[in-house]
Amino acid sequence: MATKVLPQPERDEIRVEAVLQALGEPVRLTIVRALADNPAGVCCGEIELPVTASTRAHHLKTLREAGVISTHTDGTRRVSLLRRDDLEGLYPGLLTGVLSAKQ
Amino acid sequence: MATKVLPQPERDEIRVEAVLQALGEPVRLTIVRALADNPAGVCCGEIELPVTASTRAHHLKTLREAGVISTHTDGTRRVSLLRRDDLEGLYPGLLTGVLSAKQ
DNA sequence: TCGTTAGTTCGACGATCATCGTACTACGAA
DNA sequence: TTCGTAGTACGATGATCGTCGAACTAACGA
Repeated sequence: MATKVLPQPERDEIRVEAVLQALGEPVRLTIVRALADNPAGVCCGEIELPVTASTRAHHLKTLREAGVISTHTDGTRRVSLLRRDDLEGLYPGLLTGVLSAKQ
Repeated sequence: MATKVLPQPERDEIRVEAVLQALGEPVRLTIVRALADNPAGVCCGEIELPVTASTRAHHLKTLREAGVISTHTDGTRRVSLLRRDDLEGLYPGLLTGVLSAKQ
């Protein structure tokens, strides 16, 4: 098995500007919404996005480095999770507010 | 007197991506924090910012067009207000979450 | 071992953005 | 009316960002 967690900021390293900037991009917001609907985690490739694989990888990296998502390997797949607890602990209400927006 | 409200989006025209993008910039976040501390409104020039007047005007326009703030004239001054009710109505918790971030 | 599959990394390119100085407008006071 | 003050509008410029294709890596199965 040997799943491995990709490098990500600790909770106290997360900056609100980076989080907001990460969420303020349509493709990344789509990813976050998909992750919010699947608390068990989602494999990146399963999310339907209007961009190529490399652009998708770029956005996932941006979200991970901002502290919005967490990603671990699972064979050839990479499963991503929304860091709900960390974000809710740091900015209570932010995530639910964003997700409540009717798209 | 004849105060005039500068053009801004209606509540149902506000897009969450624009709001997040507007909030995800350090100077603009400073402005929003200052407005949050002054519910009665703040004259733009009173906020201490590390940028010139023209850059300040640019950021205020961005915030206004995103629907984050409302600005009305008062003589030669322009007083800005945080659109708390609209934002709270659209994205409950978002603003409080952002403002709770220790800067 | 050899493909196949899932995903990343690396430039490159065009678009957007933050910043500035300068010129301009609007209001109030002398 | 003239002057000073508050703020905007207009380019211009350098930096950042989203996007892509191509090359690369890692894991699984035949």
